[in-house]
Amino acid sequence: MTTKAAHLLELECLEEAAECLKTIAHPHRLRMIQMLLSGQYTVGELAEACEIPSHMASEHLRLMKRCGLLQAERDGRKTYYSVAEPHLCDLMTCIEGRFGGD
Amino acid sequence: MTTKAAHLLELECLEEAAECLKTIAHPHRLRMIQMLLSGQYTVGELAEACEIPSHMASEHLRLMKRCGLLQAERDGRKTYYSVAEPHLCDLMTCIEGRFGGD
DNA sequence: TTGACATATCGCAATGTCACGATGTATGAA
DNA sequence: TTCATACATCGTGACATTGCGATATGTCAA
Repeated sequence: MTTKAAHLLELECLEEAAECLKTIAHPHRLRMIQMLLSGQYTVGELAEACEIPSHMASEHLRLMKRCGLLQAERDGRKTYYSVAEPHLCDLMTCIEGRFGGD
Repeated sequence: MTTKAAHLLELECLEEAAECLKTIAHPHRLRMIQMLLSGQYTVGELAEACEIPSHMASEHLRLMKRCGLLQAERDGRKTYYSVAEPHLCDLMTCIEGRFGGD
């Protein structure tokens, strides 16, 4: 009957996807991701760009690192974050196409 | 393209994008979107596919309609929902590419 | 060592989201 | 009309998220 359903993702996958999207769905986190797609930045740099205190940026970055979107590398007192999930680039392109170009 | 690849979206746009992503970031809603990308369905059909009561499906659909992702068309007692935002297809392709293959 | 800096974590209150039952509103059939 | 169907909305309690101050950890320089 519902042969269209053949290509549907399992609910389990959708839950994982929803978890990831929920993590991305925040203006400051989107801004951070946009910056990190062009290179690595420190917590302080990302915080300044978002105009939020660094300890809040740190918390956002922790959440995105937890679900595999970002990775962190420590260098002395500074922590450099960078993109760990290559699909983030495509996803951001989609978002920019919808909310930036029209 | 002529514009710089690293150009950032305004925070205002990012807030709108985050709002939209937050709406999508739910397993049942993702399932509904996946179905609706292949045609229109009634509230009852979508509810059955998600194995949830129809009044909960109705609520999910209302939220997605509110932010312009879906549209509704009434036919007698039934309400057919369909995709209103063409970018949803690209977005879903991204999600399937990330979460469908692993 | 002390002190400043960069980042991380804790605790809490405000807010938001979710599922759920109950109720409301149309529509069509009997 | 009465009734069942299909959908929409309301109210509530449980739970998660957010922002923010306070605090903790780790690093470097003097």
